[in-house]
Parts: sequence; C-alpha cells; structure tokens
Amino acid sequence: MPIIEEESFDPEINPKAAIAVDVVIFSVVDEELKVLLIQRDFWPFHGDWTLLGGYASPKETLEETAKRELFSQTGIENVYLEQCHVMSDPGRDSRTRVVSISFMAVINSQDYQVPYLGEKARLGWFGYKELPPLMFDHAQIIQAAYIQLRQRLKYSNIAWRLLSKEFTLTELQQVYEIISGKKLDKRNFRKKVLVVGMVIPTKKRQHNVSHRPAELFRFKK
Amino acid sequence: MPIIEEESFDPEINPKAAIAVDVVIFSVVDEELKVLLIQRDFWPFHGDWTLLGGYASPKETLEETAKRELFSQTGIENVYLEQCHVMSDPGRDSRTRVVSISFMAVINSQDYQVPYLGEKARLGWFGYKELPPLMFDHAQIIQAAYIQLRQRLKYSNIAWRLLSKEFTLTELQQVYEIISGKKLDKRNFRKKVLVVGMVIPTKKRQHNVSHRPAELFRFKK
DNA sequence: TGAATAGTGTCTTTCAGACAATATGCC
DNA sequence: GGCATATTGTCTGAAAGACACTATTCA
Repeated sequence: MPIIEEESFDPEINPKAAIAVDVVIFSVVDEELKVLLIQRDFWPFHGDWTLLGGYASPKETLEETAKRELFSQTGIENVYLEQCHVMSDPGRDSRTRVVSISFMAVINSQDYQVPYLGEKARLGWFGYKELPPLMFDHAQIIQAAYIQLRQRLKYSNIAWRLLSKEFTLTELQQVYEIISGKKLDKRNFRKKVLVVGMVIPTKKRQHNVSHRPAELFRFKK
Repeated sequence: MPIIEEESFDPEINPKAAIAVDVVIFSVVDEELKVLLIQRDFWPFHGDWTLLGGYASPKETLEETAKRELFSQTGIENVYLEQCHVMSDPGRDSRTRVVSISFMAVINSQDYQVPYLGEKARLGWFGYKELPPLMFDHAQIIQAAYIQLRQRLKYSNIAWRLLSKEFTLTELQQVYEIISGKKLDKRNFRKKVLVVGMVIPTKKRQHNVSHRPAELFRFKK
C-alpha cells in the first residue's frame, strides 16, 4: 500500500467529456449588427440554423479548433478570436455530456461577400435581434458574446475590424451607434476620435457619391 | 445510404477530454493580496502547492464542480464564482488531454481563519507576487484571474466580498489600494464612494482602538 | 439651385486630481 | 497633553455633453 496516494482521477466518477467550440461571428451588414449562422445539413436538427463550430481535436488548442472550423465552414481566416463563456449544463445536449467553449470575433463583411461564403455552405447573416430559433443554448452564447463585444467597443480598438482600411468618420460613428444602440452627437464623436488619436486622416476622399464626398481615415497603428 | 448525413462526431478524430476546474481564491490578508493554494498529498507533484480544483463530474455544471471541490478542500462555501480563462494547450498535462476551466472568487479571509482551513488540508495564503513554483499553467491562470479582478474592482461592487459587513472607509480604501497597486488620495476616495452611493453610514463606530474611532459603513443593496 | 451629406466651435456641466488643517478618542 | 487616526472642502484642469449653422459635391 503506497504511502502517497495517486491523484483521484477515476474515469467512473470523472468521465471525459466531448468538447465543442462555438464561434460567434459579428459584423455590421446593411446598417445592422448581424451574426453569421450556418444551416445544418446533417442529423440531428437538420435544416436548423446554428453557430459555427465543431468538436475539439486532441493536438490543438481550442483557439486553433475554432479557427480551423471557421475556415472549413466559411473560408474566413486570419480573424482575431476572443474567448467567451463556457457552457456546461449537463443537460444541454441530451445525447452526451458536451462542454461548449465559445469564441467571439468581428469581421468586415465586405471582405467576405455572401456569394463567396455561399460556396462553402448555406450561411446567412441574421440581425442580432432577429435570430431564428437556435438549438441548445446558442441564443445565450450569442447574448454573452454581444455583451463582451459592447465592452470591447468601449475599452478597445476593436471597431477597426468591422471597417475597411479606409473609412469615413460617419461610417465609424455608425458602427459605434449600431453596436451600442445609442445615437451619438456627430461633433462630439469626431472631436473625441481625433483627440484620442484613434484615427488619422489620409487626405483622400470618397468617390462616386452624389453629395459632398467625405474624407477617408485610417486607424492608427 | 441516407440522404441526410449524421453529424461528424468521430470519437477517433474528436476524442473526449478530461475537464479540470481550477479555482483562484483571492483575499486580502495582512494588507496584501493573496491567493489560496493547497499542497498536494498525492502523486504526481506530491508536496507541490497548487490551485484548488478537481475534475468535472457528469451531472453538474462546472460552476457546481468548482463549488463542490472548493468546499471539500477548504470548507469555503457560498462564494460568488466567475469564469476566467480556458486553458487548452494539448501539452499542458503530459498524461492526457486536459482542458482546464478556471474560476475566480474573492472572499473575506476573516470568515475563514487558517485554523479552520487547516482542518481540511494543508492550505496556505501566498502573496500574489510571491507565489511558489506552480505546476502546469497555473501561474498564467492566476495572472489572468488577477487581471479580471482588477477589472471588476473598477467597474463593479466586488470589493464588498473582501470586507466584513461593516467596515471603515479606510479599510475600503486599503482594499482598492492593494488590488490596484496605487496609493489613493483619502479625501478624493471618500468623496467618490459617498457620491456614487456605493456605501452608506451606519452611525456605529469602531471599538477598542487607541485613537479616534472611525465610523462604520455598509455597502448599499 | 436643390438635394444630400460633410464639416466645424462654444458653452456648460461633470468628474478627477492635487492639496493640508482640524477633530476626536484613548492613554 | 501627546499620540494616532478620522474627518472635512476648495481649486484646477480635463473630459463629456448639449447644441446649429455653413460648406461642398453632384445631379
């Protein structure tokens, strides 16, 4: 009988669990905050819309899992992912114990037009407030990711990921208004982003607009 | 041959993983921010100090796992836990794939004196800046939890969990100074917590102090 | 010249930070 | 009275918020 016990890992008491990764991709499309969903073409829940994602493989971190699944399902790559909430209710998937780790990303939807996305699978952008019925706890996952996105908007530079390299201050303001859900004063907004040095002018202007063209800006650094 | 494929969950490609829960308990002890660690009395890493925690059981959420392990290892209960970072490096535990979900909590160390804690196991408070060598990625986990704690201190009421029901404003200020690592101006601090209505006076005063006794306050709501 | 959007400045209020003298209870 | 800590207010500068008119391009 050993003096030193072995660690109390008993596969009967602590069985392993399946690890799912769910990815919430946000973008601003048609002046609305939208979430990218995929339509399942396999059993169960065939035909339902669901978050992107998949199951973890043993030789990769979960961030890598998320990127791999995201690329294979949509062609989207080089995104910045952030961990969100872990879902672990034992009944969340009735088939077996599945722990879900969710990730959040924002992309510029211009870079990934629907035709291109459409090559890969049946994908669709859904307004954050007009989501279809979602399986499991995916609605909660999106909710938690949205809260995190709003935090990031306040305290970080994340907005640049939603826009093209060059953009007008009005476009930037719209991103802030759409995500925060509040109207902002144009003069105060422009003053602020310029004072904090978040953006710098390019001297270039918009083309092909039927009104006074706006100056284009870039994000700093 | 079915028209509708089955979901691509292949136990060969996506084997299940062990799920570990790690709990970072913070408290202010002797005017220092400290972390509660437990000394392992089993193989491997026998004798090393490590975070509290254990392996997930199938019929509980990971929050419940964390609470159960915390109680069985320390007697601490009724704590508020927050999810922190998920660690999933495939090599983090060389024995098998273990995904760790960490949780963070703050407690009032007065409520759990060392003698009481000592009944349960070899537990110890370690200064956040004087941690012993820790196995796996536990140092990183603590680091991430600390960053989250500082966030919460700024934008939430979490400080009340570190103090007794009634406390002096000097004690509250010390909590803020210790966690943020910055000296604060006494007058500005008191003005602020009173103006924002974070605390309310009780009309009671300290006893048994050899100087002018301070008024005791409570947190609001 | 009309339509559409770009671009711009001042005033007020609020919040953060610097700063030091008096008050009280205990011994 | 001496010691130790509690308690208190003003001034300044920075940032946030309210608010409306002129400028430019195109059709």
